[in-house]
Amino acid sequence: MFHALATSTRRDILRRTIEREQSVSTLASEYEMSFAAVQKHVAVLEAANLIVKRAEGRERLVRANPEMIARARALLARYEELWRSRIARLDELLAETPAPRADTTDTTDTTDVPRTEEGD
Amino acid sequence: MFHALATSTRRDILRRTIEREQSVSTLASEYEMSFAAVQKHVAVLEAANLIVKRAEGRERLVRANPEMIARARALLARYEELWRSRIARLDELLAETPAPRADTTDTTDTTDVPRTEEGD
DNA sequence: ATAACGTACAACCAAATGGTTGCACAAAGA
DNA sequence: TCTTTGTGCAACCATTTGGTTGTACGTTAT
Repeated sequence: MFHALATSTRRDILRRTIEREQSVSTLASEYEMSFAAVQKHVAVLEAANLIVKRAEGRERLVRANPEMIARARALLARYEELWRSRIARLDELLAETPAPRADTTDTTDTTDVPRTEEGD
Repeated sequence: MFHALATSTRRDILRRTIEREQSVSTLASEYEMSFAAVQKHVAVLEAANLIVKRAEGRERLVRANPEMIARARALLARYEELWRSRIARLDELLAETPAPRADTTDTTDTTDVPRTEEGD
């Protein structure tokens, strides 16, 4: 899934199909590469469930699948959560510790922690 | 950056280095592959700024960079926001429309997407 | 001083990736 | 009917990727 998101062309296709459902050839006309190349990108996105296709006559209409985007985002949010809990653990340890010698403990990595505080 | 996240080994390295800062060889001992392979994975993550390395004697201590994880997550969140605004636009249109003929439009919600020519 | 360890990097290899062209086929239009 | 259009797929090619081994070099330990 991250693999499917790893190409700017595919992220752009995803963006366009979020904006509005459109056919494969319409998408292909937006890029320099051949139709087949775009068709393969669409296939990769489809395999990753990031888009869904719908048949309409001879056209295949493509639209983004917001569920999968949310899933990728949730996964990254979980990494952030891991980081926060690690910080919380360190904070606990520091709180429990009666600060034995404060002159040597100022080199810990908690100093440059950006404390991502963007409430979700 | 998504490319760096596209391999499970690298996501696992990221997870471990979120948990606790550790050396490259310590990381390498966790996987079946050779040290050099892990070292290259670490280099990819470093190039993507998802981790940072710190020299300590002959060791290189690796830790995750939460800023970059947050950035990836924010990018995906923005995709979701695009989707939500698209839905909001549709809702607006439907609200304005005096429901001309409800007998043919009840098939699906996204099937008859109005061609909103907007500039985002 | 010598050995062992941790790291980086180069060279190499197989497989995957991103692109191409060409072909087959169904749907729409002449 | 015959042609055009939209799509999918196969074959092919160059580059990248993920792995290997080997080598070099600084750091630690004996």
